[in-house]
Amino acid sequence: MNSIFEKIQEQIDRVIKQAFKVCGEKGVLPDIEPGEIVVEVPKERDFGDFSTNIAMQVSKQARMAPRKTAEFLLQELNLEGTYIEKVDVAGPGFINFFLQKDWLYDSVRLIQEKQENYGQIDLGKGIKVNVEFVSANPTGPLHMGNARGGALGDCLANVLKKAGYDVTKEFYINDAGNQIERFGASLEARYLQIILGADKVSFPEDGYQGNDIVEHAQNFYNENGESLMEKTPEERQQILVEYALPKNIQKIRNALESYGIVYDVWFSEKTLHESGEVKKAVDFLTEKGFTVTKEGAIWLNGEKLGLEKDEVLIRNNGVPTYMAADIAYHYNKFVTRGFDWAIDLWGADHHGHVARMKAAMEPFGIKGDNLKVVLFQLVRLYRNGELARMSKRTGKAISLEDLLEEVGKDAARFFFNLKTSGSHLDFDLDLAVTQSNDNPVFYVQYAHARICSLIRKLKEENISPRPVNEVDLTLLQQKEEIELIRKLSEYPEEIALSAKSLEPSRLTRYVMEVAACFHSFYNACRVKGENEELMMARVILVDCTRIVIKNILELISIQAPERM
RNA sequence: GUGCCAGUAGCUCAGCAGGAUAGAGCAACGGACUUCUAAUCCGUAGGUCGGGUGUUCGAAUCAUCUCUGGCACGCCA
Repeated sequence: MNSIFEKIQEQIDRVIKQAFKVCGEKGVLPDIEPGEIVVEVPKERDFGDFSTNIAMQVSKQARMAPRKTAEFLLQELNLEGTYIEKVDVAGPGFINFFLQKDWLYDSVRLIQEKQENYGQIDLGKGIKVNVEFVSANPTGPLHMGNARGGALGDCLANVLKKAGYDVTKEFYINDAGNQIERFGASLEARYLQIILGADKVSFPEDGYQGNDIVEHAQNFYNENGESLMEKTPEERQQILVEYALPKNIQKIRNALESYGIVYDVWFSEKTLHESGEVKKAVDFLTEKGFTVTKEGAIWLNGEKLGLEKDEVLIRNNGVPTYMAADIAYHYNKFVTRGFDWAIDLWGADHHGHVARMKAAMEPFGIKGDNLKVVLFQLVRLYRNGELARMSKRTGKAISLEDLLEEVGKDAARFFFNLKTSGSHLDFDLDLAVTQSNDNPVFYVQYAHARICSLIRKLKEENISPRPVNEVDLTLLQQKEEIELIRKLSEYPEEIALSAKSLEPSRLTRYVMEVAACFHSFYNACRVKGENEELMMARVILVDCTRIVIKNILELISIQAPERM
């Protein structure tokens, strides 16, 4: 058993369905197949611990007012073997359940029993999931979009693992195609400029302007001199790319590592071309009649796949497009490597690509829905209340490394995981470094540090926690204690909801609520100095809070400090 | 022009498989440190859920129209 909440859901489900059956047999209600009984936590405490709207849901089938249906059900509820103490009908027909407090104390016991595995659930049932995120062009440094995608993707992958999915974190290296050509041409131009003079060599119009290109060329020149002058332009570019690209990839890898992201797989696009997988994928589509040839190019047949327009797969110069490679890549994920789901995190500017890719999977017998795309909106940085476009240090666009230097990993990851992916994100650089109550990162970390400090203090006085089964948890009766336990008991459900919606940000908000409940408790209830029985019960509760907060901070991949 | 995303308190945002009196943080105002960390807590105030129409027992949530902002519509990725 992983969750008391789940257990209660099952109890309510069973009891209600049984009541429907009995009512049907007695003829007071028509025979009704109620389907899933949705159990929720009412906003108002007066409405009980849990409630269901099932009487309203079946009002059509029942052919009577929801309140009346609910009344009939109530008469036939068999509450034996459940936590349920009292039930009543309220409002338009809600059935409200009031539980014995045991369920809360059982939650505490469950947390103590599971320790750091509390919150681990089996929603995913081992489904194989590939989560691909960042996948930045290796032609330059990581930008704010990559930073947001990185925080979201990494946290989502962690949450899915916690929810029982078999997760692989993957980075797709775009080391082939057009942008690599441009990368090579840019490097070559910079290299030639060093030797022949900047005014003698024109820089490609669509080249990469960044200073990093100049640095690569300079470094290569320092190490190898003018050796490339005798080569053809193609050879020069190839050698320069082979020189600079691994360095860039390594830099990306390092930046992401200092951002707390470690991938299971770094997948090279180039290998798809070299192994012939791209060609094979396009040929397959052609055989099945999903392509058309026109103007010397091979196009994906949009009409046949229900798309707005055709998309080029093979250019008239014979070079495959990014789309073709992406199809082969996802075929590789689903078929070659056997993932059940592929989850891609893309910047919202790629939204046009979503329908195309999903549709392009179908001819391969892959359900488009198994490709799940999480789009995230762009990031705006603010400093001194104004839009900050440039790094203070470099004067260039702010890179992930600049951000980490300015606000640190913890603040960056926390803030990027605070808002739902679909909403625009305004990142307040000043707030992220404020060491005050304005800063939610510190708010949560402070709760953890307070707990650790408290436990440490007790230890100094040779007071150590007792095993939970030697503690009288029923002494926990005060409002703040109950609210805290209630909040902690929701954790497994929060994991489930985050995983289902592919929206890890709700966990960040949840951990803030946990911290808030703890701070309220801390101000209302003393631990040290209370009579021993009560103290021991509260120590257990405090320790449960520590477990949950630490657990979530690990999912977001930020520190849980023991002192601040 | 077409499509996608967003519009909720002064600000930043939750809520959106329709449900009970629309929430939180910040900012504002008033309180709480001889006691386990005041980086905290308690309280007050703050709203035509962008606007209109529709669907129904019931709409911030669904449909439709409209306004505003962002983005995408390339033999770029």
